[in-house]
Amino acid sequence: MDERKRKILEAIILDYISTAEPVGSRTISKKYDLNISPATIRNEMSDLEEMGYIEQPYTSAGRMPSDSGYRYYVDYIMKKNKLDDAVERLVVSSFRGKINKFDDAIAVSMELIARITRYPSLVLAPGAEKLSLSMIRMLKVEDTKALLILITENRQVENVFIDIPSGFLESDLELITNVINSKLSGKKISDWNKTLIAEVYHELLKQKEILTAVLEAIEDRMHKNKEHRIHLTGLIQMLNEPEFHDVKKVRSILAFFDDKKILENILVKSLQDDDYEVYIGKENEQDEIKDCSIIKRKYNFRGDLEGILGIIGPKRMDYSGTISLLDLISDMLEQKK
Amino acid sequence: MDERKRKILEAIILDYISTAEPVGSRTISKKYDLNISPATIRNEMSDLEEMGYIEQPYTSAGRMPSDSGYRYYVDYIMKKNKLDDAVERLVVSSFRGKINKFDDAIAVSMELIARITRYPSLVLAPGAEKLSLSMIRMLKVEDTKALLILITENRQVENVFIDIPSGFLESDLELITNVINSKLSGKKISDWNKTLIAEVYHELLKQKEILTAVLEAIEDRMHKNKEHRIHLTGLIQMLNEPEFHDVKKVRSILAFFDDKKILENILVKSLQDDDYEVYIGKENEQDEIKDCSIIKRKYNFRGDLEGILGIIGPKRMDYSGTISLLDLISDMLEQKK
DNA sequence: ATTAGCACTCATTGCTAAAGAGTGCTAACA
DNA sequence: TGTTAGCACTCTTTAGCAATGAGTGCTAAT
Repeated sequence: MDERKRKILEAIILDYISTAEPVGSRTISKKYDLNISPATIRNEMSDLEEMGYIEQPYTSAGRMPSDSGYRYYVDYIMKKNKLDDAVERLVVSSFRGKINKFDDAIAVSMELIARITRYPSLVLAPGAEKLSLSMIRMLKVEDTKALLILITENRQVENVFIDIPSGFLESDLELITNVINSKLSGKKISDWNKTLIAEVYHELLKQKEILTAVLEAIEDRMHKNKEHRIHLTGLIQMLNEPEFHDVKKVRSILAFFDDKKILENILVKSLQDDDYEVYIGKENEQDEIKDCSIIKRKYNFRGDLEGILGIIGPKRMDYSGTISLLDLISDMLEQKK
Repeated sequence: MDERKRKILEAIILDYISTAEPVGSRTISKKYDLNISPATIRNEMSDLEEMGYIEQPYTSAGRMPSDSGYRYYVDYIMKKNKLDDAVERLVVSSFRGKINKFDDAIAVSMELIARITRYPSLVLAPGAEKLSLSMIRMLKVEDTKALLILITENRQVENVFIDIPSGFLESDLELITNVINSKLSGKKISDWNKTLIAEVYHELLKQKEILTAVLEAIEDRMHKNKEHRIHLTGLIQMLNEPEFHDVKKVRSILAFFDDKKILENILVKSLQDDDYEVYIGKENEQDEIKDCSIIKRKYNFRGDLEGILGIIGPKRMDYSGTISLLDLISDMLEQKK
């Protein structure tokens, strides 16, 4: 694989990315000034095809990149080029001042990714079991109803109504919350153990029933949260891509996106050492997206909460630009601000 | 319009609903035993066409119902037939025991409608502006952050973080909430007026800034709530219908469904006297759904909160069955339980 | 090693003919 | 007078076929 072959492969990929049409030797010779004739390019292409990096839909059509062609491109040819200034400014300004809590950050990120890349964007938020409970409070709302308020470390808030005995006082509630706050807050829910729980019960012998209800509500909420960790937008714009001009494909892909569980599994298989990972075509496990590519990018919200950004698009996607964008957004999320 | 014409129109509509193909005279004569020959049916069809109830896509094709054909069918021919027993049991059992709060009811209804009709289902929950604020509370979370908790009449809870000056005490917060609770709670947000607000400000001269923040947050949340009143599921299964075998249409309809504002407007135009309303094809205002039909059905959750169920499907939909289903679900929602 | 030239391949486009579904009209019938 | 059989006519759909054109692969010349 010499330099010229690399250049030609790059040209084929770039052209195919922008046109979605098989690329011919003449096109490359004219559009990309490599100063070689179509005939020479044809010879090189023949080699590239033998190596498995490009393929023809049928004899005597142009060439298009194969999965391994894209893979080679991503691994060895593509360089991370700087993001367009306008895009960078848009991203930076979108984050400025608008981020009060984690959910805001997620919302802004998703919106940006979907708008700029025009591909569906996924965001995996850190699971609740990794979150600590920051504090709880309880408010008496009616005679037999109290509102339990959970605030997590990353300032997510959850509300649950709890039944309380008639005549229960606001001060009784306070007693309960005080104990729970002192014993359990600041700890990850996965670290709660029997001893800890027993201590809480011990201190609140009289309120056993309501305490059980409260603890159950907390666990329930924290786990429910776990299920809702995946966010998704930008599905429709994907339909503009020529690869989705067939309704069958559209249906299959939309059905695929409807299954949040699968999406979560895809993202959750977490990155090892690298910041990002690219899965091209058949490298994906799921049949429905065997001709899509996925880019995953780690982020650490304010240096603390770890999650994953993801994009699913056609194989023919702008890998370099997309990765740069994810890098930038990941940076923005990291900033302590 | 004599009885026979009615029968023929009905046959045409039923056949077209199930096949999506223009219906010929021979088909009707054979499949529906009206005991008349194709030739006679042709004569009648000719009349029906003149009256505007059916139309031909081109000369010498079969007939298909026109919008006014469907309209005539819905108004004068169709009878509400009893729901399939299995369906009825499914609905009733789906509601049993699972409904703790309004949101549960909505979720179950949507899921049922989408699953049974296979059309996209919409639910409009009662709007916040019709809701009264039941109470607010504020909790100090950090030195400069407080959590504002809004509880509405129907026990929806909203949380907003508010910036507070450093050193602000829990008791200061209490003062504010007390005033707001006494002046504003129990009133619909649409009834807030200048005098009322002025009174609140008067009592809390010293806390002007934070009060403004709190009031703004309340209004913002109540209005945001208004925007989120619409629920939607079952989009994908719609793609199975032959009328959506064209990607352009799919895109336009999906984009349409993405705009919750428009959907809300459609549903919010509320029903006058009747329990339900049917909009057929061009009767809809929005171009994108000029060849869809909408069925809207009023409901009163536990006799109290009024909202609307809606279904959007192809004009070629099972009007009678769908209406029966919506009736049943509306009944289930109404039950005090 | 590169390139010009040329025959060859195969999808796409346009055209025409045949098939088929269904109508509308006319004339016969009860 | 209403109903029906028969038949010509219309218009879409389908298949087949030739022309077009983009692009290749090979060969021979540079």
